[in-house]
Amino acid sequence: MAKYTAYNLVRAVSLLPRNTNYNYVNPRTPGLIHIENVNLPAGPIQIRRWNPRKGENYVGSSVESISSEMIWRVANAVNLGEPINLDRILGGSYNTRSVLETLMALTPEFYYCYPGRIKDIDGHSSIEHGHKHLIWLPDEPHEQGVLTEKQVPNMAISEIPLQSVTYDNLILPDNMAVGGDMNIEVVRRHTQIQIALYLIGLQLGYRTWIAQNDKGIIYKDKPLIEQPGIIPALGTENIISAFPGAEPSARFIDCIWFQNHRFMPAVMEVEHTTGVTSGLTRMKGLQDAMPAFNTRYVIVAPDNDREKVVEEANRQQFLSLDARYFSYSSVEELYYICTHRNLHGVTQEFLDCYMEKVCVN
DNA sequence: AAGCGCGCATCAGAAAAGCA
DNA sequence: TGCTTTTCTGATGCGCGCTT
Repeated sequence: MAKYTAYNLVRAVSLLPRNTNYNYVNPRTPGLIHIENVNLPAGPIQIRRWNPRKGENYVGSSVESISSEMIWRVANAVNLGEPINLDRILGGSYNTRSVLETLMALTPEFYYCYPGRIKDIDGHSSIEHGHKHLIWLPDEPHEQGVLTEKQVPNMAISEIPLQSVTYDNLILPDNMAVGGDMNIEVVRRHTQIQIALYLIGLQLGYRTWIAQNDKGIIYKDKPLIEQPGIIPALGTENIISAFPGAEPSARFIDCIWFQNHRFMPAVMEVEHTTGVTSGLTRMKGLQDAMPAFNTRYVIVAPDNDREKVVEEANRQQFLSLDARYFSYSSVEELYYICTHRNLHGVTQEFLDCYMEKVCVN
């Protein structure tokens, strides 16, 4: 399913009529909102607001901004049919959060709703009247520019997060390539995902190859190369050594899982801000060296880069890979299950649930 | 059963703090 | 220094227990 992005949100707001003063979602709020300017593709959005009850008017109001960063934070939290509460997403922050909430609710794909709130006190569970939420229902759009409530009588929100992922401390060696767009925090994120993949593999009973130049990363006070389940040298893997020319190609691939000494469940490239082409090219190099060997070629990338992955993976020269897309959120979901549920007995079909096929052939 | 009023949650927006 | 983000504040109105 396509990921909702700031681009979608800002585009939808840009289509709202500008010649109107809008009310807030909560009818008790007396203020009025006017859209001044919408910057495509991802904001910011400029608005004015004033309170007629205090004698204010359009002319006396000043232009305020809904930042692009704020829009992204909200857009990232949008999932089909799942109510979201902006105060929670934004931690009660941002002055204009109620304005953004209102603008979203005015667009045809968003409804406001009041799902029940699950209350758990000392083991006693009940459902209370809930807070205001927005719900994304793109398949049943309402009238443009009209705040519309969706009745959700059977829906209740558990306010305990379903999952949250924490990472142990990482120390990156000084010699790791840092340059261009790859600032230290970007590299750290890339490495977190790589380590999550390794730990998933460990839980599933796979041995993991980590790219040659990433072996020096310190995890839990030890370099990766010394961690259990990490393959020290590719030459000893008989799957790889059986194919002349495979080893040099495999050496710089971010992450490869090996099962027993007969299977290779996945070859994965983590693509963080760098284009996905380099990863596909590296994997293509490996495939060319061992064309008959059955495995999954997987691009691991942020949720918002899905479109880019689909586009690149479908280019003629990469079609033979039949590449999969493994989103960061899917990695973290699987990592969460692995670390909290002692997951085992995993089948190939189960892995396919997380690694989406993106090629059209 | 209806009315009253205290306490509390919610809400938008002001104020303060952070940041480049 | 000016914009963004976080924290605080005051207004509003509802829930619920108490009184009539």
